[in-house]
Amino acid sequence: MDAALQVFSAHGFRGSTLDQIAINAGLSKPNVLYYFNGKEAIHVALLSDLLDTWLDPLRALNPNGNARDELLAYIRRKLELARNFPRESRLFANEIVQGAPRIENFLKGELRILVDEKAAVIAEWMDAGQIAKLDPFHLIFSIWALTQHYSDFEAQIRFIRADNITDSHDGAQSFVETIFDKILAP
Amino acid sequence: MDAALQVFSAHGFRGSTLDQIAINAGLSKPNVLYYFNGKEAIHVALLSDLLDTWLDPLRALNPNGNARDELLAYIRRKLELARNFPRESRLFANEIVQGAPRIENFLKGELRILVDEKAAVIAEWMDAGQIAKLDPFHLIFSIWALTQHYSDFEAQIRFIRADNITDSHDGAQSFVETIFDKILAP
DNA sequence: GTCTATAGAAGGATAGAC
DNA sequence: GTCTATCCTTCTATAGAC
Repeated sequence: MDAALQVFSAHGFRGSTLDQIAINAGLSKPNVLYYFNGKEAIHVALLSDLLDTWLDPLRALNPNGNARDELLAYIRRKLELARNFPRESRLFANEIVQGAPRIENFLKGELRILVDEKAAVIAEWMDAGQIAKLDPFHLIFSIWALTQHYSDFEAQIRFIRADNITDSHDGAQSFVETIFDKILAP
Repeated sequence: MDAALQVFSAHGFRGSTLDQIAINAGLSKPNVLYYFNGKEAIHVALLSDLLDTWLDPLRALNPNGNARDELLAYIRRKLELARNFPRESRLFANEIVQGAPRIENFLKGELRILVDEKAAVIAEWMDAGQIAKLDPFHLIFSIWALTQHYSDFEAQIRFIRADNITDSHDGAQSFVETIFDKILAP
């Protein structure tokens, strides 16, 4: 699974080969297929394992907590997830950039329900004047965009800042928290 | 070229086939190869045509202008580019998510020089107190992340908001400008 | 310039020995 | 469980007719 994650996240589904995965896993190609019922099955297994984990940070947003604290904590959880699991983040990014053919049902189902629910919570916080009035959906999208950018587009950041940093996430947490503090201020 | 852009942006380089491109272009496969010297050459031609255009919005940032106005105008140009050329945006996104193997030299060269130059301009604006003091590199990255998100991850936005909107960019301009207005306020 | 036919390599998957 | 050998499909690219 780790070998497959490595390969799929770096080349996308169609760009990856069983050969690469097998070599990466230190196995022969038929031996990989002994454990998984084909290339697609490996990919599905990877995504399935991940989908739930990926929802956790948003799921943990507590409607009864303080709006600003809850949202900043959510942002911190997302940043940590992206930083600790950049390959998983790029596995999703590859899928979505290419039209999300294999996770369409997840996006239209579980994720959508969760986003609708949490957007309503955020809207209430805004109505109550706890945070600035903004489109709650766009606010969620902006959190995703900013937190995942450091993992998904890591190559771009690395090539641009080669001399100055070694980790694309350097300074990201402090920066992202600072700007969302400004954004959310009522 | 348009057929190739369509295919490459939707499937990535390795995920695309000459068959798809040929069918999309209404030509036979050998006829496509009569015009281009191989699959890689088509991809290179597409990227080369695009790289310059992609730098234009940042290049137009005027050091002698008003900081806030210049940055908001830059954001507006980036949003328009992403909205008008989503396939081109995804062509880049595919490349970068997969480690930017074919545009590494562009990122480390032209783009890096331009970003360094404009980051210095932004730093001066900050020192002069025209806008809030932030890391200028992270500020540029955050503009990229937020503007491109609506094109690159369009599928995700569409599946989540299926009933409510038809265009992933709906409300994006007003939202992004609003939050950068808050972010930049000194 | 455009096509059909096909070469040659690579990829997914299976058979069958151990 | 793990391998080698191999089948069959798909893919890039070329040959050569028109």
